[in-house]
Amino acid sequence: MDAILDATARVLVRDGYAALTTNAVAVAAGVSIGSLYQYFPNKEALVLALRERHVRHMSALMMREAVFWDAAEQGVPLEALITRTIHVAMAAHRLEPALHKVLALEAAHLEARHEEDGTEGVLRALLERYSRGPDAEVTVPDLDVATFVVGRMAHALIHAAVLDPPPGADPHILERETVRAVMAYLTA
Amino acid sequence: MDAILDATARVLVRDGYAALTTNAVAVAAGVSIGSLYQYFPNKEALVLALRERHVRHMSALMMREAVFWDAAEQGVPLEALITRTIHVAMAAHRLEPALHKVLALEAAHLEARHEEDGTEGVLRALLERYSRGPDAEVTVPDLDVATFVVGRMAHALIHAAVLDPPPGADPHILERETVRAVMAYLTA
DNA sequence: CGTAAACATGAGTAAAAGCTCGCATCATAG
DNA sequence: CTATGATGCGAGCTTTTACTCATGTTTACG
Repeated sequence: MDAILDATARVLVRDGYAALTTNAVAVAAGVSIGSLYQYFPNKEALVLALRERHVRHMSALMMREAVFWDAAEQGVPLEALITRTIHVAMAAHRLEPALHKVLALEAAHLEARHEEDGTEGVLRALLERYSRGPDAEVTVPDLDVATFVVGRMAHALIHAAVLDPPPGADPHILERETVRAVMAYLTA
Repeated sequence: MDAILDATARVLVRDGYAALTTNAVAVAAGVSIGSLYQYFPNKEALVLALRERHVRHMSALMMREAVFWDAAEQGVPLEALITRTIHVAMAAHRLEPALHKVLALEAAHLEARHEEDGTEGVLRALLERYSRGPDAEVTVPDLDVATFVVGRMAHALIHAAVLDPPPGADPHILERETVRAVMAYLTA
């Protein structure tokens, strides 16, 4: 069950989505195709289950490291929060980078978008918090638009910085510049 | 030949990449499969040719509208140039939005990245130009990193604003905010 | 016209891959 | 030990689909 998903991930990373056959997965998992089909009704369900598990793993890691989001209620400066959030998000992307890349690149068309579901809600709430009061740090006019812009921008940069960085670039610098980009937009 | 590529695009948009069969393309084009294989050695070459043509179309539109890039040599302010560039890029994405989306989403794995090839070079040169002199507008430290960041950020926002905007959002506002994001980062 | 080269045709082939199903094996209970 | 249900097995069926090729048709040209 979990072993089958592990095997799916291995084959996916090794051979790509085009070469992912149910038989290959069964062999890689050390079980028969018959057993595979006892747990997953078809190939699509298999890949979907793998993706969901992967998203769960990433979310779990982020949530564990990100209790500090409650700190928004206290007087944590925006920059500290953004810095920490982006750091954690990049760490999550580094969990299984190769798998994440393949899923994003070759399995993106399988059903609904997984990303900005819970994410957008949290982001929106944070922006709201930091744009209120006399000493508001977020100066952007439309919060819905800002949520959209920051969400897309941050995700693209995190994804690219971890999975597709320019050759010879320092990861720390990419991380710092990602933070700079988000901060610059929010406080322009 | 061109009719076959048109048919490929139509089938791709209508049915998605998974349902793209050479026979379906031949039928949609009103030719026989035999004829199709006289012009394209195999299915992959067919899709690749379509993608290249699509990229050429977009590039052509951008280049036609973007002679003003030479204006960087004169005293055009950075913001005007960025505004115009992003406007043109969005227009290019609106040429065949559905096709662009399918190609980006379901045919991304077919061979090399197409985007930031010529683009990154041009972008890098522009940043260099605007970061020199006493009245430099670009204040970013590392130009290589900045090229990377701006390239990814702008592309993600342009792509999202045109092909995947939040429901009920004003395109003009999304465009303006994209410009704001890029400008804020470059002149922070 | 005649010839030949280029182009078009579509039934058929062959290989791949998703999935089934009858049988074997094992675990648990009585 | 036997019965019963759950789980595992994998040869092979079936469908799908990329691609071929022998034949027909059009075009170019002297």
